[in-house]
Amino acid sequence: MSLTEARQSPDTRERILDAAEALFVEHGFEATSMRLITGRAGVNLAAINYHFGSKEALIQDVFRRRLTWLNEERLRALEKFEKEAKGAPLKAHQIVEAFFGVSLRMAADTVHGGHTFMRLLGRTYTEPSAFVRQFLADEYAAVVPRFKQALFRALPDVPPEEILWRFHFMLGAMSYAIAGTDALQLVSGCELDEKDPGALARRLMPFLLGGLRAPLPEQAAKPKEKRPRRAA
Amino acid sequence: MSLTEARQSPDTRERILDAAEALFVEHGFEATSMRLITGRAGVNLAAINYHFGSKEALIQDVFRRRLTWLNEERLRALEKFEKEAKGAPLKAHQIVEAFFGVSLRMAADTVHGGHTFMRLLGRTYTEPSAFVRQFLADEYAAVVPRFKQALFRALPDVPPEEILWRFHFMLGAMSYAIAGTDALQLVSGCELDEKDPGALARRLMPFLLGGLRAPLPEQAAKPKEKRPRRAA
DNA sequence: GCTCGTTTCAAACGGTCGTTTGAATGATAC
DNA sequence: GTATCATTCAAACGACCGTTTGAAACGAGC
Repeated sequence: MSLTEARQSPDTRERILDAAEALFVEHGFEATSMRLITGRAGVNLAAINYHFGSKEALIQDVFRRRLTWLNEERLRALEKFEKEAKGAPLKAHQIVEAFFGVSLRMAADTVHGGHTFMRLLGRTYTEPSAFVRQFLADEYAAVVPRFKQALFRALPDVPPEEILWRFHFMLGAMSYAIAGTDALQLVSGCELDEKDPGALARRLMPFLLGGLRAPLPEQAAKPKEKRPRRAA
Repeated sequence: MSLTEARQSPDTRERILDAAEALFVEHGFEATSMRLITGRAGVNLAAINYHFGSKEALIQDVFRRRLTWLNEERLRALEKFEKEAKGAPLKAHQIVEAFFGVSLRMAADTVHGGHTFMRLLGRTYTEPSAFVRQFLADEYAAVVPRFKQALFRALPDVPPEEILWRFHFMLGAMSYAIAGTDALQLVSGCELDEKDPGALARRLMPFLLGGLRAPLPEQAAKPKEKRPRRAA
């Protein structure tokens, strides 16, 4: 244990993380008790406090395990496009692809837990708990400014404030599409096609780009412009 | 009390509903204890069980108080357009206006609690709790099919399945824009302009319509069509 | 005055929560 | 073998949960 780098208790930690991730999606943070988690994971109740320290720390580790990689992947995708562009502004669809495409690909992974995690993540954007919000803000601190700046360059005619709003709208559309998959299907009255997870990306990306490039609102932006125009 | 139709205990019920509504937005359902609610409302702990029966029933009444009216208002707006159209299909922007415009107007009301409620509602779409989901499904049962059918008629060239997805995306974009107002602004790094609640509607409506009318995804729909086309 | 139904109140109920404890267990090094 | 360390375990801790209770307070009708 001291000499080898391999984790001791090879399963326990991961089993707890897997069980917690799934249960958080099913019931939310508050309604998921540690006894429920350890019960599903098949480990002792005290194992959570032993391996993670507290329930809050467990929640953060559930996110960290996948979110760090996700955000790195988003940056890698963005930088690949930037390298290809050789200093020229990116296309809007490339930026959207780098941010949301990576997310949607993770959400399409139903075998390694990516789908479960993305549902949890989408739900957590509206999570009221203060420490979760702070944690998410820290995790996104490195990636959001990069994408903001890329969008500002890609859409020089659109007021930056408007771009931020639309980025916000896009995030909401995607999060709901992933997280609310069973909540709103009750409203829609059918299951749509959940079998093919890749279908979501094919359907969502055009919607996002259509919204991002929609005509500007009339009263917003500089008043010198009278008629709405295409944003990009 | 038995003769007059006026409610007894004129404040207590409403004070509890107001306090609960605000606290549910701040902390979520599970994390909001009845002692917290009654404490803020300035009433006795037992008042909730006396007036509502249980915490679950209180949650439902918090929604019913405003949601019933909201959905009726949505239907009224839709029927007004339908009357004007005299049997012709509505325009997509009218349907979007009837559904989302009414919601956004309620969300712009910061003095009578409409804003608070819409934040709560948006958050609750992703609420995992089973009874809340069932309750929402019941409340929306009368209104969703009407809007679905109106959209199908308005966009005859778009596959119905695609319309449902985009309706779902629009709902997500709006809910996040309202509910996540402080959650994601931390990510965005600024407060945007929260002073003017009407600004949200002016910014969101073009985005929604842009998404709804975006070109269709390539592989979706009937395969006889090769190139993507405008949806409306 | 008294009565009766509604509403409020302080106190307690059993249960579950997250966390801690101290002893058992297991594997490695000597 | 013994010593040492990380890990697991059953049991308990105090705190808080939603709910119930029975008495007190209130107000309208007579």
